[in-house]
Amino acid sequence: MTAELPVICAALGDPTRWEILTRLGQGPQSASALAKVLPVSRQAIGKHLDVLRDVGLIESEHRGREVVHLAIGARLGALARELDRIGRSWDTRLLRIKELAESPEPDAPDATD
Amino acid sequence: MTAELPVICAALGDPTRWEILTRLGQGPQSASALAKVLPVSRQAIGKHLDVLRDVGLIESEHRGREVVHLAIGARLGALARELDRIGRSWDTRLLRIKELAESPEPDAPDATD
DNA sequence: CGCTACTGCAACCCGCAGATTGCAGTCCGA
DNA sequence: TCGGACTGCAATCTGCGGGTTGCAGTAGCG
Repeated sequence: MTAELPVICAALGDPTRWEILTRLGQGPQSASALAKVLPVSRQAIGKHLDVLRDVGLIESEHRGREVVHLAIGARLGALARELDRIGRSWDTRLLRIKELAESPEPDAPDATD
Repeated sequence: MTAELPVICAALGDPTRWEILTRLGQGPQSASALAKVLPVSRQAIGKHLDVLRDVGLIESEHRGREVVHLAIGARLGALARELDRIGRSWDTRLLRIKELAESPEPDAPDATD
């Protein structure tokens, strides 16, 4: 599960993708509508939408003769929770290490993550 | 500030970088030490460390004759908070739109972003 | 005090991600 | 029914990110 963390982060790592997400966050739009606003072609946007959909950051539905896409805030929230958890574990680790450094007992150092 | 979101996400988007971060999360290490464990060269790790340091995910300090690097959980937490905030704003937006859709007022259909 | 190990910089290579153009299909609306 | 607009697929190009090798410097350890 945590293995897909780099994947979703990579999806968020592209400026154009962020731009698309931001727009979609303000309301559902079609690829063509986005293409009219953003400085890239419709096809490029289509690919970005594929990536975003793959990691669950957006969903798409047919509406009339076009396909509108909407941003899924919940998925971003899930990612946020995961990252926060990991960040806390790092600090905890450091605290434990400091404690160990001061304690005279050299206990099992290996912690399989 | 939010402009650097894609940057830090991109930094987290690389599997090798995650691997490095995970290791550093378990305790400070030098680039050479990491190179002995990871399947990439020391120089490659050095570049990754540069990227991670640039976005504040790690800090480096001289210790003896080597330079040890440590993961900064707080920075990851800050990112998490930011992402969570954005995610919530998306959902809020959608709720507002739904409300508008149900209101009987046929207002301007064009939503100029 | 000398050796060794760690660091930093530079040049180079390769693969892929991001973007483009072109075309064909389809379906809604007038 | 006709036309226009939106969608999806395919081929192609290019820049850059991730990786390697090599070398030189330096300073802590024994």
